[in-house]
Amino acid sequence: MKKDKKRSECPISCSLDIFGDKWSLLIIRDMMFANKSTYGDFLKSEEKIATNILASRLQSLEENKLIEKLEHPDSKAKVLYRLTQKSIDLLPIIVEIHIWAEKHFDIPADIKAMIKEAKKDKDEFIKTTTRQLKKQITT
Amino acid sequence: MKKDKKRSECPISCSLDIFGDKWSLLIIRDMMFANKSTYGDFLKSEEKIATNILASRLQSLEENKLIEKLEHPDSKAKVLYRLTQKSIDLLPIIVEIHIWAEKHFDIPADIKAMIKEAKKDKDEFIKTTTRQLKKQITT
DNA sequence: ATTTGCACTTGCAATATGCAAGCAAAAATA
DNA sequence: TATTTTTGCTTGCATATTGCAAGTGCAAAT
Repeated sequence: MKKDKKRSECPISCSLDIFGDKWSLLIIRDMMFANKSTYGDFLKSEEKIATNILASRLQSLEENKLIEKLEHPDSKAKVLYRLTQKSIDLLPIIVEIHIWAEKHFDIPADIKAMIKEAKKDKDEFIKTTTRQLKKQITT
Repeated sequence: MKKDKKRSECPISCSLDIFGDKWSLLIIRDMMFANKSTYGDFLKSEEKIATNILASRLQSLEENKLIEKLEHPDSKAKVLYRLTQKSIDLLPIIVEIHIWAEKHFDIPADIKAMIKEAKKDKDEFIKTTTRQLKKQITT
């Protein structure tokens, strides 16, 4: 994997240089909302990422400090991937994508319910969820 | 250009299927904040998109109803691209990306100032900006 | 009548993605 | 202790996407 050079100083462009692809945010989503934390967990996701792509995305996310690679407490064969403050800060973006998608697509009922909750008091939802996610990185 | 099939029903995945690439949101950005509206305008952007990629992205954005292709009032040689309600609805996402980027990167001072304004009263900023963008599509 | 501007298209090389198989270390099982 | 399974990758190869340079066709300006 090559480190892309920044295309410009634009904040949107710089952000897309990091997570502007079809897979990175899905891995973050899995870590945020589905409590996934291992290579095997991510492989099991509905979208069926290829093994080499997963490996390359994990590496790029780590290089960009969106995830950390740690020893798994259960076993040395496993690797534990963990969110960072930087990736937890992506939550507002991810919430807004949900809200946009809910307006313009058909969304499964359970997720729709969660989005409805989030919309009721966006700031509160983000605060609460952020606090929960932070717990995992401060222990 | 092939129409990708949805990878899953997940709202994040569906959204990324549409704008999860390095260029689509930059075109939207140019239309939202730099008043760009023609093929030539987009080519002039700092990030230097290749001509064929620009053509393919414009086609995909049009297929996904994020932009509309119209006759240019000035000349038949030109084409006017215009935002839709669906793409104007992306504004909250784009604002949150700005805010995230401002926290984690060095950003040019002028853009930083705009982000500061947006953060002061996010809802108001989005409302005002949305109203301005809508003006362009209702006339 | 000729040149310029605009919106693309085409050809081709480089890069990224997708799929299937393989592999080493650790853990579980016999 | 020996064998099998699990886990987290890597490798090889086909296909798709991207990037670059050049070219094309129509409209407008000179």
